[in-house]
Amino acid sequence: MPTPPDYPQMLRGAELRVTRPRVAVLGAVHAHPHADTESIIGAVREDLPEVSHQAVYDSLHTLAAAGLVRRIQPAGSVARYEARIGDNHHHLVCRSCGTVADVDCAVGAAPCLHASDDHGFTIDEAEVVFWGLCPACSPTRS
Amino acid sequence: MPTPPDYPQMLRGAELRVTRPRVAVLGAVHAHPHADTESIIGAVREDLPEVSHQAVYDSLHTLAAAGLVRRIQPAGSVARYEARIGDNHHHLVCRSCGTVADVDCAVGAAPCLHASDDHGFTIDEAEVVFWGLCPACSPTRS
DNA sequence: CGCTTTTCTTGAACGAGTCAAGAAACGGTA
DNA sequence: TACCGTTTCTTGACTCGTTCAAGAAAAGCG
Repeated sequence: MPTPPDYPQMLRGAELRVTRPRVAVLGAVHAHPHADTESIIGAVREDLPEVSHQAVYDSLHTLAAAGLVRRIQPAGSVARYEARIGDNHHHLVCRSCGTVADVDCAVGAAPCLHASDDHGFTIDEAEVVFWGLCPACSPTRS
Repeated sequence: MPTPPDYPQMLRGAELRVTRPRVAVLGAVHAHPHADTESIIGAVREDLPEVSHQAVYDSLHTLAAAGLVRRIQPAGSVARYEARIGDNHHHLVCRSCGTVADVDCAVGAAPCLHASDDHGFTIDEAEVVFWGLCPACSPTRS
């Protein structure tokens, strides 16, 4: 079994100052994958009841910039965050309720990572979003 | 050479009422691919100076629901619209300036359209976004 | 322990998009 | 062509996720 994540050490490894809000935010993102900012604020306040929403916004931006969390924002949704990073996975998004689920990359390592014509762009990431209806929102047909 | 698009006829074909705002919005989306709502409002007002922003919002929603235009919204961007639909193409987005370019699907018809594990979702679309820097924003290295 | 820099608190502000009520326009029918 | 019911547009207020800004607190170095 893997060792539980050492959030302060992860912050130091990214050359970030270790602050109580950042540790709590990092923990909340690990505990609640795909949570939006408001949910993360709620989770963080279970540990630190006094944190400001701005501290959470700042921490999320900092952690995302450092690569410790990933920010995703499906069209029509608020920002969501996840701690699973660097493994090239993609997302399923429910058009009805907005639920997000992870999917491993379909064709292995880096399938759709090459555009047929890059128009001179320097591409660093390919994001794949599968749109549909989750089991709870699918019309049950008998 | 293809015949120029007959916007009123396209609206009727989708069983939508033909109104001057809708025709102008449809034309603006065709003329300005990937334009955001504000740009579309500006373009529409060249023909109809008095249209309200709400009429443009409503028209865009209606046209998108009817499948005559497609709404795209890369993370961190406002909503953008395009008239190229039904051909399974994807997008290049510049992280710096937000420019959007079209790319044909890399592996032909429907490459990444199948998730490795659909988690019970009913998937109807796979959206691929390539992130990077456009030629204008790329650091020129000599 | 004290100092400098970064981060957090507080509170206001921004802006894309939505909501709601009444006026106008579409298009089927007489 | 005129009428009528329904849809759409105008007007203006409003929501809410997110950002901005100034000063207070705290991280981490010497």
